[in-house]
Amino acid sequence: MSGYDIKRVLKNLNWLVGDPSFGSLYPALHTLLKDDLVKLDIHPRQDKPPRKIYSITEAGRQVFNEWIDQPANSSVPLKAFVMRLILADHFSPASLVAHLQQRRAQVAAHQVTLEQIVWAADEKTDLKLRLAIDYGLALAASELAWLDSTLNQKPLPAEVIQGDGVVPTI
Amino acid sequence: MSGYDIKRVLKNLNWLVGDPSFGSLYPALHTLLKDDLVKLDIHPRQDKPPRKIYSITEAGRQVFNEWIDQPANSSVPLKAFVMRLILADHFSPASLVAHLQQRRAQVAAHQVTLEQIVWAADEKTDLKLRLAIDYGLALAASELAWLDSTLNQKPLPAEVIQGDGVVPTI
DNA sequence: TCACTCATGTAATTGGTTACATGATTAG
DNA sequence: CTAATCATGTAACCAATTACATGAGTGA
Repeated sequence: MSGYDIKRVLKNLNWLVGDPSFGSLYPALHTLLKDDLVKLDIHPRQDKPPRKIYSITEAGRQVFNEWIDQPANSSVPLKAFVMRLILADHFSPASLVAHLQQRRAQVAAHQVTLEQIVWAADEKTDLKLRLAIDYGLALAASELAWLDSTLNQKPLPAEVIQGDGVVPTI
Repeated sequence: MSGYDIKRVLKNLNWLVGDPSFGSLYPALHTLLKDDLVKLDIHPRQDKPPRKIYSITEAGRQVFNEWIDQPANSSVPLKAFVMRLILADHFSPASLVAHLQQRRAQVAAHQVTLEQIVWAADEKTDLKLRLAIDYGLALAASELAWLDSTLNQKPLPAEVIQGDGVVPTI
């Protein structure tokens, strides 16, 4: 894709993974290019200015796979999980299920932490804080439910694997 | 509280609102002090170094109230909502319910957006993306459920208002 | 006494946004 | 023809982290 394309896709995914500015996107592409993690092809078009299409190189694919396989530690925010979720099988198909299971373990651990806080809380504990913890527990529970139902959709991995890798503009 | 105390509290609230570094926390306190939004009292202790206790000033209280009452636009991330949730009635009691209702409206709007994406999606839409949207919908639904159940706890506002403002170390 | 926590700060660096700059294409 | 979008970039600025620096108290 071109820088502009990437920006558009990310803008549409804004609610999930955020929307970087051109001021960070273009320099990032230049750095990737310098490091040979992406390559640049100029596609000329009749009556239109040429497009600069970036694509990943073998070296980039390797770095990407390392990133994907890296166990996301629990401090990694939610959006990193979603980003990986979307990209997981683009290059490394089998990792999707592993990724979901990893997330499941982390959310479950987090849930336990919150429950311990609730047990430790007494009537002197600030009520707004209890509210916040309750909120955290509600989100954790629903995320676990989603993860479980997704992981139990048996046909899912096979279907997902045949995706063509084209991220549509939603 | 002292800078160190604030850091500890925030560290414990890490899963909700993040944990700033000392390198940002101390300079921030110095700026607040310079702007007269907080004041500094040195509490000497026997056999121990004195503690630097910061507390909010009238001017700070005013700025804080303006921040709390400011309608959080939808781009404000979740953690800002939770931060406000925890602080909402420390100084401006009535704003808690309004804040929850505001959030409810935003999440509901977001849910509609996602549903429209689902309706627009066909079998050609990338399956991982559908997965991500499904995930977003699950979280939105559970957040709405939590907000509704919290808003419908009639005694809640009265109870919350009598909180003493002391945030315990959880 | 040795490591850890308490406690406060500064400096270098990083990673980002906003604003600036440019220019072609397209839809009303 | 004119405004919006396509398309790419740079420079100034800002906010944050990491690393550095210091020093006292506390528990093993």
